[in-house]
Amino acid sequence: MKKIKSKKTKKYQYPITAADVIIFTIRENKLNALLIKIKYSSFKEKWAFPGGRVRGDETLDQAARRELYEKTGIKDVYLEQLYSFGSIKRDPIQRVVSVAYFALINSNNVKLRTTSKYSDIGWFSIKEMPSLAYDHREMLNYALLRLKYKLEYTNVVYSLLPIKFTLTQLQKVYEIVLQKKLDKRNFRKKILSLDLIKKAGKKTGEAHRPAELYSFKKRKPVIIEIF
Amino acid sequence: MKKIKSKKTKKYQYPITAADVIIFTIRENKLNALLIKIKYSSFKEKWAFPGGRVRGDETLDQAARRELYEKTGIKDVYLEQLYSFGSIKRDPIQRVVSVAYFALINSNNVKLRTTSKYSDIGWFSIKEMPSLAYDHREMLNYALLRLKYKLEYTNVVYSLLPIKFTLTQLQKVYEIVLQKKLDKRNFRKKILSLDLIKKAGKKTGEAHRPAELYSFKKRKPVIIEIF
DNA sequence: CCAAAAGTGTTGGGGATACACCCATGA
DNA sequence: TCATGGGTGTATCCCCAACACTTTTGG
Repeated sequence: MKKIKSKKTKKYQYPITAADVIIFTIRENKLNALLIKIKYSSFKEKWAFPGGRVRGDETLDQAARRELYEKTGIKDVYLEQLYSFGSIKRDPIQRVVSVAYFALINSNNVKLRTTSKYSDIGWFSIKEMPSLAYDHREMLNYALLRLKYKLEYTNVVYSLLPIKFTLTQLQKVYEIVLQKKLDKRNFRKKILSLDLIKKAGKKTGEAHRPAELYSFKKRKPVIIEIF
Repeated sequence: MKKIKSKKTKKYQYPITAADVIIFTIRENKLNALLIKIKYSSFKEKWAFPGGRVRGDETLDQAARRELYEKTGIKDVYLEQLYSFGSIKRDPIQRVVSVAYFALINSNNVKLRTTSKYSDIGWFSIKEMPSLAYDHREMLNYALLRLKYKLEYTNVVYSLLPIKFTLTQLQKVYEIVLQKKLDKRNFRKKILSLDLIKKAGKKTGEAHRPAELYSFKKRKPVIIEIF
């Protein structure tokens, strides 16, 4: 008795819609992402990006922001739709199309929250990710690529930094995300010529020359290089 | 008797998933897109991009390719996922999340087909689009932007051209999509330096010097400029 | 006065831009 | 021979890359 056409037969199940969010932040000079540990389902006890079903009364963006808020308590951050994943067996139990998002946050004052749905939650360095549930490894790779490109032609890096920061800090973030060393003088020349940041005091109290602090003129996404 | 929680109450309807495809081609030196005319639903007699519900046994890409094939008979073309649209009221009748794709085709030998679902089908210049159903105007704007960028850093333009083409033809396509004049000498230098195309004979039979024909070395997507 | 990070200037090369004339063919 | 589009070379400019030393502070 195989392949009976009933509502339970996977083959004929129309997809449901979910939203997953890859939340990036910088911690200890590394790019990190937030993972939750699944308590139920076939991926029990595996790590995954937070996500859930899109409700009838919320848009895709709202669903992603809700996930973000539930896990971090953060509301106003950079959030971008990444890609929609729709392989048939990506969830072996039911047919799920997942709209993936990524967010960039500064995690300094973030207290993580979990719900009874998950057995754990935590930050993981990109370089030391556990094996991930579903196709979340693929999502991550795609997000990392997109993030690199975005940093090259937008100002979204502001989302990863505190309001005030030094040029060295800024350069560090670029180096961490792009995964390459940058020349200090050239980096500064480039950044300052873009007219995106302004001086915001001095950082004192360290055993060396005090650094100039800067802040972004606009903390809204701006595209830098116009074609 | 308002707001009864039943399956018919829109407020509580989980989204269904659809795929829409914006099929681009060049006709008469203009960028065109394929539209179908809706026969049923609230957008009756309005033009829209072809699309439909994603079935349980197909991926998102497959759903998009199916639409493309049903309308044009074409199978192997450049197809790229654009964005997923999920406003709550984008379809006033039911909650639909639509995954938008765009395709680039050469429409020379394409015979359009329609089904009983639609009352008409046809090519429309980007500049002379009728008012579109749903949020399809927004989709189009987004696709146009993406297409411009893609042409700048990939070889996907091959999809819009016949196998053999002249450099002037190639330049025209760029000018049409980017909506700006390009310098002939600089364009040729740039293109030839990229080593993407090879000579493929001469175009004869016209009342002027015969043009060199070229063809792409690889008719597969390649990213040109590496960051 | 020393350690440690901040900050700054100059040069060379390569790619983009701007620009005008000759070439090959069919009619 | 002429009209038509095909095809090419050069000078300039600007941006990027490469590179090393001085400055300011706390300890």
